[in-house]
Amino acid sequence: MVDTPKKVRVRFAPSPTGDLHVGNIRTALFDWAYARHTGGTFVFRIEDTDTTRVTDEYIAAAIDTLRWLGLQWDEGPEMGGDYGPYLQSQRMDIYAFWAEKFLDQKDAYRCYCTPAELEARRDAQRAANVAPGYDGQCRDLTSEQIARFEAEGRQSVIRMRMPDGQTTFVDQIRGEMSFDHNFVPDFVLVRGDGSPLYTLAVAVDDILMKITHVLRGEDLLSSTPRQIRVYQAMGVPLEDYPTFAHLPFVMGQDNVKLSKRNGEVSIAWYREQGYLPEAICNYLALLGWSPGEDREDVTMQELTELFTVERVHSSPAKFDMKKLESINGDKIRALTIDDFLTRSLPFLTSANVITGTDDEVRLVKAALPIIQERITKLNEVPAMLKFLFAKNFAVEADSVAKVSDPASKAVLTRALADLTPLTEWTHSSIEAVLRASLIEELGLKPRIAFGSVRIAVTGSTISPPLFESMELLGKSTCLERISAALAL
RNA sequence: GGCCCCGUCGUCUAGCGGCCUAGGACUCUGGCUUCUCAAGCCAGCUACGAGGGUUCGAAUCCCUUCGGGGCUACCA
Repeated sequence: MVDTPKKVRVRFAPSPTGDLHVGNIRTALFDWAYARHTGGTFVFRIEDTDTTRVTDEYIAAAIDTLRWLGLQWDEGPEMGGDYGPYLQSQRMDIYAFWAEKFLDQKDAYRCYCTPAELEARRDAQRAANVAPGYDGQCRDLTSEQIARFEAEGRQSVIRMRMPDGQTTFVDQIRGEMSFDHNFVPDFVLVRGDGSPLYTLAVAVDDILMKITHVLRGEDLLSSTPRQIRVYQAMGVPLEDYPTFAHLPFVMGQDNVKLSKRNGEVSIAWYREQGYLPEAICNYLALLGWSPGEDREDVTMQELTELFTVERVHSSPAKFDMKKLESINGDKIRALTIDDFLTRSLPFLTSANVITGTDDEVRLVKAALPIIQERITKLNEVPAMLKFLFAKNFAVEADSVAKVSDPASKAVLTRALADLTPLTEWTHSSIEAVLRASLIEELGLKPRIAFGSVRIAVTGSTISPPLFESMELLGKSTCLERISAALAL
């Protein structure tokens, strides 16, 4: 029997309590890739039920980051869709409705225990070596008890009743999972102030938004029985439960789940450093997944073709900046010059190397080919090209001594003399002249001779290829700089 | 403490009972090339956490153990 597969609907549902970080993005990437691979729908939902921690700026940043990475969603903020709104803060009435319904059905109950009381009882449980968790005090309150609590002015939370037994489900990555309810205490759905908690909101939204697959971090694995409990209370038929797949963690250098405390985690930071979105995605795709067959280099398109949950690992991966850098370098080298130019310009202007005039842009474009294989991050472009634009050019402090010794002066004097009459100013004609005079006639080692010229012309011992650089700089500027170096 | 997840080079991984004296990539080391720096090419170092089984045969299956991590909130 062939059953018509339901159209896949995957969601990425972050709670933006800060900038989206590496771990979040890895999850988003897998969500996106899975949706694209299956021809399904990628839903983006903001979990902002904790209003004390989620801010509008973070939400805006999250949207921006996802766009920048090219993880375009089909439904979500700024996009709409048939199952909106996609901000949980705009769905409060929905959660209130279900919480009330659960109360009516006796699946949930009001709990009048204060935080302090709960805390004290949990401590006692720990001391007695009993599994800590809600002890069920308010599970079966009489109407007199309720009346008394209300009269005292106590606030109440709405707590889900966890029946005896166990919850079993199949995780696509980890296989069959089974949780005994003895270790899943009654949990809070609605706070004392009436606002819903994650546990209520995720479950309700995943069902209402017809989510078929939940790919999320492993930290949520043990909360799955609670979500399933909510599905049951909602009266959702088994076949409409989403399929779960819990992704392994991305760890920091100290082997702890990556967080702000260890290493750079904010994607915004990587963007500022000049990492390419496709490099970040390619690298992150390799954390917990691999296309197999010794393959590592994948484009976004290939990722959507190759990605399957079956190939996702169950073990955590450590984030390695070195490897990211290496991939970033590869991706930069793979850029077309026009693309490379578009992406480099913002770095050059914000570093005040250029203002953005047409002439400047033309020169940058001409120079990019000679630096493309020399950088690993876009933020290195300004330093590489600044010698072409420096209004008040000056030889770097550490290099002054090297050009001012007699041997160097001799080289520069000769170079200046032989370059001055040169009519055709190309890298090959410049090289021909300099080789003939400095290497052959003066008998100098190329690294010595060209080193002096390099410092004089580019101001540094390290630069793009010398002759190409000189061609780009232009004859008059080169001669001026050599003369100036002679005066040092 | 309890519940749960995980365990191949330093790191990411290939491997799903014989093709493995364990392959690739990053890192590191040495070399080649060379106008600097890169890039590129070549070579090298380094791993199946441990102990028991099952089997003719185990990195691959089972058990134990050790190690790492997560959860244990009116956070998500």
